[in-house]
Amino acid sequence: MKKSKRCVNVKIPSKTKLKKRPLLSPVEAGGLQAMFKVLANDTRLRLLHSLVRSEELCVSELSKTLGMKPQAISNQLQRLSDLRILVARRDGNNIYYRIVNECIAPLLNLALCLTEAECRDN
Amino acid sequence: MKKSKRCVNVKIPSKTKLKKRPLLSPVEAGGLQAMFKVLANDTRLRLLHSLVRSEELCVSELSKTLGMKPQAISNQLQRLSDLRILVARRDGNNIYYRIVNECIAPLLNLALCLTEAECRDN
DNA sequence: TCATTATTACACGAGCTAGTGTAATAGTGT
DNA sequence: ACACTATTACACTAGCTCGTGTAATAATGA
Repeated sequence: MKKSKRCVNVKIPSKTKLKKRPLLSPVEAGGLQAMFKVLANDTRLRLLHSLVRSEELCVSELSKTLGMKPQAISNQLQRLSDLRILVARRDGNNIYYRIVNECIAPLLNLALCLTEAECRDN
Repeated sequence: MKKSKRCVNVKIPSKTKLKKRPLLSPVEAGGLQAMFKVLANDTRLRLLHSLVRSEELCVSELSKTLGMKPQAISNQLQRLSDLRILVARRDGNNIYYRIVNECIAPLLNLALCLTEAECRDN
């Protein structure tokens, strides 16, 4: 049993809680869905990770970092702002974004651990 | 600070790890994206939760439980099987599905904790 | 005011998603 | 073989997503 090597301290009594819990209502499922939808995109994942690493970055910085057009970056940043994941702050010409939603980092981290632990092969 | 009330034992040193980690490559991000896409859907979330609770269920049972047509359920179950999230087993007329991917339950559980802890309002 | 930079607004379009309806397949019991 | 049930295959479609290109907005400096 060589599982969770680099990802040990994830101490979630996962199945226990989920098992006892009554079936997700469509509404509850909808809430979860919204959360996962945010993370279900290549570009947004990289944006969010950049922001976890650097706390605060502006559109052009992110645009260079990801190698994508500013419009595309702005699109996603705004979507994330609409969902209260990010907040924006203007400083001169630049608009800086940072993460305010505390769900993002833990979920990102856990998912990364799990996928790296060869989630699918064993 | 009344946060993580019912979800205490989630001991992920989230930001620490993500912060040190080099920026996600498009490929890495793609892997994560695939994982989150699975969970980014109302119906699939309820299916998966049903299966976490009951270990093994057939199409018609799930169809009744979710109040959806068998075709719709079968569609999703098959997608989940293609992705190696579920496996199927035939018993007479019925085909029973169960979860084999170990990432699902922890992610579902963490997300549920986080969203219930009023992720967005605090 | 004017030129320049940074960001956003908006319309557009290719591509994917998820359910529907119909038809086919597979197993069961007579 | 036949009727019946459970599930899947397939084609179709409404709706959403995400990047693109063009144009507008906002701040800066001369």
